[in-house]
This record gives sequence, structure tokens and C-alpha cells, in this order.
Amino acid sequence: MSIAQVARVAFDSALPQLDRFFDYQIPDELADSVRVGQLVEVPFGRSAKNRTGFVVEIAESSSFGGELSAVASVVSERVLVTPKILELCQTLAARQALSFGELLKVACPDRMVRVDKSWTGEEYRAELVPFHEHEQLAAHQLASISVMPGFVEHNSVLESRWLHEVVRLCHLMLSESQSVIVCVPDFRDVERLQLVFEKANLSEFINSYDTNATKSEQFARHLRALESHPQIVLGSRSALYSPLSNLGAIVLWDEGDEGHQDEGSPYLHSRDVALVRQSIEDCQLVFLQHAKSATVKRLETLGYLQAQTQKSVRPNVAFSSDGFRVDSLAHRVIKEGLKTGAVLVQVAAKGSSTSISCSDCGKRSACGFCNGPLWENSKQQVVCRVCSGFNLNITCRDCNSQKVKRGRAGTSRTLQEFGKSFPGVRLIEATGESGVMFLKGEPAIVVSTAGAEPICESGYSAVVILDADLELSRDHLDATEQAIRKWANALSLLSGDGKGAIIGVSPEFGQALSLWQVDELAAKLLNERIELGFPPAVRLVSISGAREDLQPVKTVLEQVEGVRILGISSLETSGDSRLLATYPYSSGAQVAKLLRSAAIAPALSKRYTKSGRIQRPLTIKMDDAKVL
DNA sequence: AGCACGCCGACT
DNA sequence: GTCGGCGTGCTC
Repeated sequence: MSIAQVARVAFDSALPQLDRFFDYQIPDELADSVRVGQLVEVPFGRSAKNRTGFVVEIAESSSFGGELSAVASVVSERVLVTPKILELCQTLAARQALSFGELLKVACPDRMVRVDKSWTGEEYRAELVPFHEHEQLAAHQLASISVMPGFVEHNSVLESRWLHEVVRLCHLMLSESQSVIVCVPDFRDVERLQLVFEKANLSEFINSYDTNATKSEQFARHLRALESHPQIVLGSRSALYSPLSNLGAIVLWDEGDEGHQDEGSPYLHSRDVALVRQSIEDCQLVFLQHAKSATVKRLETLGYLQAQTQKSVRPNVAFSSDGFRVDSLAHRVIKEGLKTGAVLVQVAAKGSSTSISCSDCGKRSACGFCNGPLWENSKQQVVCRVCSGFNLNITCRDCNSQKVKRGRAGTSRTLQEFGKSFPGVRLIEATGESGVMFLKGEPAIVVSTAGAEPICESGYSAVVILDADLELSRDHLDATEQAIRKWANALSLLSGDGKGAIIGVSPEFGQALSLWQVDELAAKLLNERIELGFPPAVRLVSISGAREDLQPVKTVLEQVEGVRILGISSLETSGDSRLLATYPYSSGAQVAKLLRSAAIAPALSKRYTKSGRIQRPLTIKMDDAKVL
């Protein structure tokens, strides 16, 4: 006979007011069936109907003063959230000023009744085919956390170094009955890896965390992850919450890609989730990237990460900066490349022209509807970047002239120009929304924006980076870092004897790139951030809301050790204001705690959405990579 | 989020 | 007099 116990319950809600645990007594008839991680129904507040919540703890007693209500029922026998995932959510919530409930929502998809009831488990049938390199590598030879910035091997692109590294690690883990999470920034990487795993006879082990999955599929893959057999969870950000019971390693591909930054709540970056999960699971964490980001360099400097010494093959890269967009070097490299295969040309933007300006006074032309900047799309229509409106008649606001000139060429016009200078050559345009994913090695010129490059099966015979100057002068803190990353990713698609060229970089920068001094460049970027006092040297928080609500937040934050208020600025779009502040890592926990209590302060002004629903008065984003 | 309680204006 | 507006506050 057991003593009556208490179930501590959390709700999967983002409301800061509900961000705590509620105790319920477990009635005798449920005494043997309530377990931590289950979904239960409980009465809540004055509401007539019960509410579902997760059991996060079973305790002997409650510290609650009043009388406890009782758990009404167990929704599903299954433990949907494992203790380690609960810990992950709690640690992340405390670190990033989030509510535990909104993380629960990310960590556990909505329960689909039919899927839950019909799921009978999976028989573990997959057979691991021996891997030729596996024997050479014992587990202890891998650092517990490692970074591999090494460059690719230039034989076949489907077997480039990082893909090979992923397969090798997965195979090793599976052979030791451990699972792996492979987290990539976008669906193109998922597709590419799926092919690679297929080739390596590992398809049977894949649990794909597809972003287009239906709710039923999301729940099914969650149940699959809860099965005890070792597997490879392959997907984007959400894969990091997969409730695997025997996690051996997390692989994070291309940490610098903005796809790793969550745009919506909970505004987390894969890197932070991965680091926290690694510390909880005590598993390996491997960052794989072609160019090293300042963030990863910092972690390496601190000793959190170890650089894996890889004998990397340096790509053959030339550079120039004589002022012409497509200069003699570019022409020569393209012409040479076309003799043996496909040539990739990376440009800064899609469409015909990146901008439109007055040909009399030079002022950048503005949208007739909203004053936004104009550009020219691939159909040569003049479109506003802000409101997407078509502008047929453009009149200069300064001099009333109606004559316009086109700015820098995007993919479409670059393609047209190559059509003239390389007659008869096959031309392919690849941008985010259009373009092929895979390509045979026949001669062709592929003009692509960064990140949309088709994979050429035999590797490109030449890769030419245009608009390097534009990429470097982008108005972002990490313009240089992003530029190097984009170029490196394009250059990684070269074939073994392919030739690369970067047009529009200064000699000393070009020198460092052609010598492939990835580590030195990252160290330099990190030092600059340290001097400027910007991330990743410190942490950054952005808080948006009504200006009158931000003022007290500012006052509170100023009391915290090391906090530097960058300012409060008005946001053009919403009429809201935004407070930016940096703080040292050591003050992170305190800042998060203060912001949590600021978010539930009762005096905050109420704000409503168009549909009349109450909006959160403050939006807090800690470490959002897109802020600066 | 719900849902009730509460304290002010115009109605059978 | 009381019906009902939605501002305020709580939920184990």
C-alpha cells in the first residue's frame, strides 16, 4: 500500500503567467498508472473542461497552501517526454528567458489520437552493413566535442569530406547501438544527406524530421524516436529535441547558416540547443563547417571545442580586384572551366537588377506606394522590396526625372550577359525559388545565389565568385563572416582539379582566402568582435514592445553587472520600439531571470492583434543572430 | 488561455 | 432598481 502521491504538472503554453508547475493529487485508482513524462488531464482554474498537461515530477508532498485537485485521467499511457528532454526544456528556458511550456510544445508534437492508438512499436530489423573505415577508428579517438573546419576532398561531390565524416560517425555510433542527431540548416541538405545515407546503406536507420511533415507524421516520428533501437534523426532545428534514449552524438552542419536561427518563438539557434543538449546527454557534439564561424572559434578558444586536425586539401583559388564586375580573370576561369565541365558563378542577388536609381541625379528610386527601395525581378519588372508592388512609372523624388538606370546585375541579367559572351553554352539559373538541385558534369554556366547552388555530380570544373565587394559591404555585423561562409560553401563544390576565383576582394583578404587560412580569418573576426564588444564576445538581447514598457526594463537591466544598453530604437514597421543590450556570459542567468519577471509584470500595456487577440506585450529574444 | 469577479452607464 | 460593459486577476 503506497502513500498518496502528488503529480507536478506543466502546461504546454507560452503564457508567462502559466509558466510554473501545478500540483495535483493522484487518486488511488490512478496510483499505479501515472508516470513522469505522460500527458494527463487535470481541472484548471474556473474552466469547466479539463486541460491537458505533462507530468514533470511525482513527489511525496506538495508545498502548495491550498487544497489540491486530483488528476482526472491519463491521456496516454505512453511517456511522451523523457526526463532528459524535460531537463533540456528547463535548462533552455532558464538560459534564454523562455517559458518551459513553449519549449514543451516544440519538444513534443501534438498528440494524434489515431497514431498513438495504432502505434505498435517497430521491430528492429535494420542490418548494419560493415563500413570500410569503421575498424580504423575507435570511439575514444574522437574528442567529446570537436570542430572540423577542414576543407572538402575534391574527388566526387557526393563524397565530399563533411558528408563522408557524417556517414563515418553515424556508422560508428550505430555499431555501438547509439543514436545520432544530424541537424542541418535547410531541406536541401536533408535531401542531399538522404542520398548519401542511401549510398552508405544506412537508409533503414533514418528517422527523417521533415519540415513539411503533417501533424500525424510529426507525432509518428516522435514515437519512432522513443523506440529503443539506434537510429539517425536527420532534420533541421526541431531534430535537436528528438527524445532519443541512447544519444551518442549530435552533428551540426554549417553553424553559420541563418537557417539555424529560429525566426519564430522560441527564437533559438540550433547551436545553443545543441550545446545544452550535449551537456545533458554527455554525448559527442561535432560542428562541421567549411569556413569557421567566430562563434565556433570562440568555443574552441575556451576549450569547449577541439579542432580536429584534418589534412585538408586546399582549393585552387585566385582573386582579383580591378574594378570590373566580370573581369579578365573571371572570363579566363570560366572559359577554361567550360572545356571540361560545368562552371558555377555565384552572384549576390537574384533577379535582373539589385537596384534602380535616377539616371540624372543618381538617387536610389523609391516605391510609389510605400517608398521602399526598388529592384528589378527576373521578368524585368520593377518591384518594391518592401511591399512587392509593381512600379510602372518612376519619378525621382529629388529631381522629378523619369529616367532611371539599373544597378548591379542579379542572376537573370548576369545569365543574359554570359549568353552573349559565351554563345552556344548551356545556361542555368538557380535561386532560392527556382533551379535544379542536381546536375551532371556537362559544360554549362550555372548562375546562382548563395545557398541555392545545384550539386554537380562530378564537381564543378570552375567556381567564380562575383560581387565579393558587395557581399563584404552588406550592412550587417557579420557581413564578412557570412561572405566567407558563402564563398567557402560554393568553392567546396569544385572538382579535384577545379579552379576557383573570387572577384572583387582586396589583395590581403584575397591572399588569406587563396591560402585557405580559415582558422586565422575566424580568429581575426573574433578579435574584432571582442574589441567592439559584440557577439559572440558577449551575449545580446533584443526586447521589443511599447516604448513605455521598455523604459522600466532598461532601468532594471542597468543594475546587472556588465550590462551595456545599446539603446532603444523605433521599429518602422510596427510602431513598436526595441531595446538592445549586451551582457557578459556570466550575467546571462541573471538577465534571463529579470526578463522573465519583467514579461509578467502586471502593469504592462495591453496590446491586441488585428483579430483582437491579446499579444504578448514584450517579445524577448536572447542571442538572436538576425538582430545586428 | 479561459473564466469569474467587480464596479460604472442606459434600459425593461 | 438591474442588466451588462470589459478591466483585473487567478488558476494546484
